[in-house]
Amino acid sequence: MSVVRRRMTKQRSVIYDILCADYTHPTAEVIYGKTQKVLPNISLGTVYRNLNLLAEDGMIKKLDLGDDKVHFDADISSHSHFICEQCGKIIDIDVDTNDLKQLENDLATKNKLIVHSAALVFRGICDECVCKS
Amino acid sequence: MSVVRRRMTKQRSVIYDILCADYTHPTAEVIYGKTQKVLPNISLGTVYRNLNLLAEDGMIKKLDLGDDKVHFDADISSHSHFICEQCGKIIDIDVDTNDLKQLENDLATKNKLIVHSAALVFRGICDECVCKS
DNA sequence: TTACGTGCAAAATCTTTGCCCCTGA
DNA sequence: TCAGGGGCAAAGATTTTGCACGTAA
Repeated sequence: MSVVRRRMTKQRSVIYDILCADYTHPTAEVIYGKTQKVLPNISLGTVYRNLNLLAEDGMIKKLDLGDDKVHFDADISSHSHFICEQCGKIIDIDVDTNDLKQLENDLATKNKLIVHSAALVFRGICDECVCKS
Repeated sequence: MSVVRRRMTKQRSVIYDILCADYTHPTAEVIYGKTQKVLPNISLGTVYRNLNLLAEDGMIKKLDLGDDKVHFDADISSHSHFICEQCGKIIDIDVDTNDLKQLENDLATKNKLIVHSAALVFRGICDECVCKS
């Protein structure tokens, strides 16, 4: 409703910067660890709080990828993910946006509903793990 | 590796039957509630244990849909889901399997990896909630 | 008979929150 | 100045697990 007055604190900007420089889709715990190297006194609660605020403001994305932790991504563009079931690595996938948009439109038309977003998650074995086996 | 010798106990079969008759993609907690009506002494731990065993045996599917609870589905066919952000309802979606298979194949070929599965989750407002507003 | 399964409760995980002091604008 | 923010620890929520007893095959 009303715009929340939000300060850009040291903590929040460090968290954001760290996430922007990290392409591994880290969890809050991992981000906490990295943040501590810059701000030794920061607390885990603060990390969670700020990640949620950043997500709320649309600056980052929360990713639910099927393990029980939430992952975070500073890349807010529309893209899909591939998760390696062996090493756990998460890879960004550029699915042709048109294909997905097409699916969304069909769905909306057929069922008379409104689609806000579509998340596509692939699971399997990544190239590195395939080579190893 | 070796096939685990698994008994079909009263508890497990009741849980399975309940899930087969439920098309709402219930959580463990909800299934627990329904199971208690048949087996009043069953415990939540047993429900979790059996749901995980059934999933392990491929008789049911675990669904990670973005809220923090795991949902279960006795429909193990390949299909997608739509979640209403207003009422929380989960609807099965029959996306054209060919489209998704096509995406999987492209992905596998381009990146030299193996795709085991693809999960597609749409979010938005369902037809009923659209009408209400 | 006997290994697998269950009930119960405690524990483990991940995330949120209350409280009081601190600080950015 | 002073409302939003942080640190800390406790609380919540969901899921797993250890243990002793029960039961299917």
